[in-house]
Amino acid sequence: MELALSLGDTPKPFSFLDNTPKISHKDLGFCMGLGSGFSGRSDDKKEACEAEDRRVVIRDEGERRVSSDPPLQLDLLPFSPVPRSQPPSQLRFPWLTDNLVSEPGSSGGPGRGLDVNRFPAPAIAAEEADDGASLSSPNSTVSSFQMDFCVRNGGRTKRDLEVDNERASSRASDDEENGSTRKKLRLSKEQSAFLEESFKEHSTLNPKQKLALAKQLNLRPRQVEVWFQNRRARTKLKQTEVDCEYLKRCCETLTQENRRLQKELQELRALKTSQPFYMQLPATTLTMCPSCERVATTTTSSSATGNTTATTAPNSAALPLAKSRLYQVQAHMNQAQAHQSAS
DNA sequence: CCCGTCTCCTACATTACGTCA
DNA sequence: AATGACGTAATGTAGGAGACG
Repeated sequence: MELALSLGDTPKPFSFLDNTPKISHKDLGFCMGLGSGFSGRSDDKKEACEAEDRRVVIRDEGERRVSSDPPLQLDLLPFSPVPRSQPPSQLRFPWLTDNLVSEPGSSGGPGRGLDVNRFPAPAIAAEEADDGASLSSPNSTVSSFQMDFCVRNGGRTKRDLEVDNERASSRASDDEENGSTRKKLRLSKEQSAFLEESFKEHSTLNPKQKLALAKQLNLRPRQVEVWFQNRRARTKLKQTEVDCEYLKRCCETLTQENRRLQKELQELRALKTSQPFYMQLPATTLTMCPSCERVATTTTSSSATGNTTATTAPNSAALPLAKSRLYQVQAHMNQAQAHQSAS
């Protein structure tokens, strides 16, 4: 079975331009296509529904802990467009690479060492139970997976990591002992980075993914959930700021344009008063060709020859630039009026 | 088919904690 | 060492959606 992970269009630069201000997995263009075994339900929301469905079955039937679905072996296809700072092999997502590594209790691989915020096993188990995920069977798709942080650690030494881990562990255990209601544990850089990477893949998690991430990072599923909630909120806030900035610039541009047009209008009025002959011209109707958007004048004069209608070019001798500008301005106004009446 | 209830998930607002200048 | 600002983990609440009786 293959999991096709495709990131669609990049998020719209200005979310207010469409009518979907909410940031959703759909906005981010996330879509999962399962090669076989599933039909119809293809996105992660539906996947979540399936997981939920299974949980319901488990709750209701007790003994039937293993769902009818075959064990999933999901592979991340290599065409993921998200740029990575490292090859995929270094950054594996647990729900995509099941059954590839040993259980956390076993002798860990080279990357073993992420033990931040570790909770006693019973606590984790209880947490998982609370989250309604009874997916811990050997066939579960949520088998543990250890992340390889060797590359990610950058310049930090092994000792640094150990210190981090000790600090976090002691804090966690202190909190456990104190039974304090609120415990805030700062996530390690590695944990944050990993969560960030998975957030790039999709901004929402289904229960399976949440559990896998939690296990992977030695966090409680609730913590992973909260992190994604807060991350979505931050993303939205940032987008709002960007939108706001864009609107500001639009406003400034329009204000400038308005000032410029006002100034032009003033100049034209001044010109009009200083050149009274201009007023003696026959009545002129300005029309604009809708296709080519060119302004044409229709002069109506009641001369001795009777009513004549002729399309004329601007009197270039007497009214050079000013008149043509007037046409432009008037055409603009006509256009605006037409637009206004149309809407 | 409709309705009420339950469960889960999410957005959102807020609080509280950790870090840093 | 004390303090305020800031970032963010954690909490509480309301509302929507789906399942179920």
